[in-house]
Parts: sequence; C-alpha cells; structure tokens
Amino acid sequence: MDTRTRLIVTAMQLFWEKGYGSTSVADVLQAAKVNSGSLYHFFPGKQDLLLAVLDMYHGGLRTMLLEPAWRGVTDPIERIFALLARYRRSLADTDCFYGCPIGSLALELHEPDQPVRERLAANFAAWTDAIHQCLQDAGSRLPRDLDRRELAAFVLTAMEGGVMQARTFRDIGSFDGAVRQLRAYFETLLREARARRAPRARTVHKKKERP
Amino acid sequence: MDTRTRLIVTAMQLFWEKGYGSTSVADVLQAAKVNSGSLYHFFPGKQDLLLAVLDMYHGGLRTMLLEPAWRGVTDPIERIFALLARYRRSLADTDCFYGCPIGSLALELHEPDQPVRERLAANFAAWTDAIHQCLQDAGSRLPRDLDRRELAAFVLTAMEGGVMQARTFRDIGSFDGAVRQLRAYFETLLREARARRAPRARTVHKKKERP
DNA sequence: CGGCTGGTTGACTGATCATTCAAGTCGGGG
DNA sequence: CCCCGACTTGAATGATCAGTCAACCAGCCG
Repeated sequence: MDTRTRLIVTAMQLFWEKGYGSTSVADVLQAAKVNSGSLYHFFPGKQDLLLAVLDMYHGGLRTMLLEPAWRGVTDPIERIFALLARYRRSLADTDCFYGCPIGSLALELHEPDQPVRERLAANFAAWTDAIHQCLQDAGSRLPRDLDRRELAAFVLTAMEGGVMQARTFRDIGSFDGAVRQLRAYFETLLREARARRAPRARTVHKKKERP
Repeated sequence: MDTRTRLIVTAMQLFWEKGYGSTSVADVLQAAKVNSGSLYHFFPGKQDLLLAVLDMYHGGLRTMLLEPAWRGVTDPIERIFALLARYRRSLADTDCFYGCPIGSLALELHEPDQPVRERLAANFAAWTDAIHQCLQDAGSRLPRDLDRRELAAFVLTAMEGGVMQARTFRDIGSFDGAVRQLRAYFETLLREARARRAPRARTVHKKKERP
C-alpha cells in the first residue's frame, strides 16, 4: 500500500472517529507511520487530505457501501432499508459512536470553503441518487405522481437525523424509531398506489368468504 | 448585562456561527469585551462555558423558541409545522449557514464527555417533548395506536436531517422538501384516523351528487 | 559512473491555543 | 478608616498546532 493511499485511508478512519478538527496532522502521521514531509509532498495541506478522503468516499460508494448492503436483496424497496440497516450496524457495533462520516463532517465544518462543501454535496447527491434509482425500480408500486427525488432525499434526511439522535442519546433505539416511522410512511405510499391501481378491488381478497 | 451572562450569550452566538472547536476562548473574550481572568473567574474552563450555553438553550426553549413560533397558531398539528417554519427562516435569513445549534454541536463533538452529551440529550428531549405534547393535543385526529413519542422524535429527525442537507447544498429547497414529505406523512396519518373513526362514511361528502 | 527524479526524513518555526496568576480595582460592612 | 471578598486586568506560560526545509536516499537512464 503506497504512502499516499495509506495517508488517505488513515485520515478517513481518524476523521470518522474524532472528526476533522480534532484530528491533528500529527495524529494522521503517527497512525499512518509517515513523516510530515511525505504528507506535504503529496498534499498541499490538511484540507486537501480531507478532499482526497471525500473523493474516496465518493468513488467507493458503490463497491464499499451499496454492493455489500444489497448482497442478496433484490427488492428495490427492501434495498433502501437494507442500506439503512447497514448504518444501524455501524452504530450498534460502536456503541453509537460512529454514524455517517459524511454527515458528521457536514455539520462540523461551519465555514467550509467551496471545494469541501462541493464534495460533501456530491457525496450526499450520489447517495440520494442510489435511493432514487431504487424508487424508480419500484415502478408502479409507488404512486405515479410521487416526487421520487424528494422522497429519496427524505430517506437521507431520516437516516442522518436518526444517526444524530442515536449518537446523542447513545441509544440505537432512536435510530430504529426513525427507520420504523420511515417504514410506516412507505407502507402508506405502497398501500395508496395499490388502492389506486385497483380502486374497486378493495376487498377482493375476501371474496371467497363472501358468499 | 453582567459579565457572566454576557459571556454566555456571546459564546452562544459564536458557537452557533463557527462551532465549538473553531471558536477560541480569545474570540469569545474579544466579542464579549472581557478579559481572560474574568472568564476563568466564572467558569473553570471552556467546556463549562459550553455547558452554560446548553443550559441556557434548555432553559429558554419555551420563551425563546416555542412561544414566538406559536404566536397566533393554536392548532396542535400546525404548531409543529410552525416550529419547523421557524428553523426555515433561520436558514433562509443566513443563506443556509445557521441551522439548529444543538444539532451542529451534537455532531461536532465526537468524544463528548458525560456532562456535555447529557445536556445535548436534554435539549433534544425537551424539544421532542414539546412536539409530543402537540401530538397528544391532536387527540383523536391521529390514529389511537400511533406511537406518538416516536413520531415526535421523527419530527426532530426530519428537521435535523433537513437542516443538514440545506446547509450542505446551500439550498433551502432541501429543507422544504423534507418538511413537505413529513407533511405528506402527517396527512396520511390524519386521513387514516379519520377513516377509522367513521369507517363507512368514506364517500359521504359526495352524497348530494349521488342521486 | 554521474546526475536526475520521486520520494523520505525529522528537526524546526511561528502562530495560536487554553489556561494561570500576581497585582490590581471597587463597594460595602465593621 | 480599613479591610475583605468579589471581580477585573493583561502579561506570561507551556502545549499543540499546521506547515517548512535542507539534507538524504534509492533507483534509473544516459
């Protein structure tokens, strides 16, 4: 593993654990077993290391996050919740310490310069796009006039908000509650679409017991 | 205004604008026009200043946030969205820079000691309690078997997640989208409760046109 | 061989940080 | 009048920070 990627991977880990501001360059150097000169040979400064980290998240979204989460799950709606379940595991495994690394950085950086904010936004956008694709794949199971892009963003909203509360309360139940509410919302959407597709068939499934 | 509260109020503003980590004690001292000795006369350290800030948020929740937001709004459901509208204004007025101060701090502090985390949680809990009260006040307009506490927490989830995206995308539309989805969810809940209360009256409102 | 390039080393710098402290100011109570 | 405790002053302290630099190394090409 070459020095450059070792630095990025190490920084990724540390930024996740301690945040960007609380991670000193010295921390990264020590953990990656690299000297400061080498770091500054590859990156103009600490912030550019952050940019590289965000780019790596962006580039690895499919292979590192989506594909593992979706292994064995084909139903598009279930894929959405499988993805949420993956974040749940990350929370549960770490005593509700580590949530979504992008979300943490997004709220930590209060005066993020253009390039940082740009990449945070790109990560969110890519995540939302993946959900959006699931919603498209669900086809007519969801109401035709539903704004699927907005709903996809709302899934991210629920995930990030749920992670925030789970971390603050140190209680995975907060995350579970958010997912449960989101699921309930989805159920109503699915039910609504079903009802509209067969508006008169409301009690058809009981017809055998009718006569 | 005495020195102590001037320090707290100044710190509240600065922590909101720049975050806790990026706000130096010197920043606070300069903005509050206080000397370092005075600060350390009242507070053992920077973190205790943060605790005082969080306590002030907690103590001022009703008078500073809820009462202004609810002036002229009596309907309990609309009160929930009136509160969200207040956060929207804060975002819109500041070009999507300033969101929820508690949320920002919650995700910024990666190794928050017991007392800090405790107070962050207390703030979230108080906020959620206020929403929960609204949901209780809505009485039978919501389904009887609905977990109202969980839904109240979900409102916070949606708000925080919406703020995070609005800030990252620098686009108030992200927040609006989250609120719109939440509203849609509420509509289905209200509709469901209405239907269950009068299960056979589904098309009654059209009866004049029937014959 | 000699010299060039891409990478490495780690001591160093200056800025900034939270915090300390000895010396003060001031009003009120004895 | 004077002293006491609450508060203020601001220079000083040591830690830590991001970033610099000159020397060094190893492989490769001519």
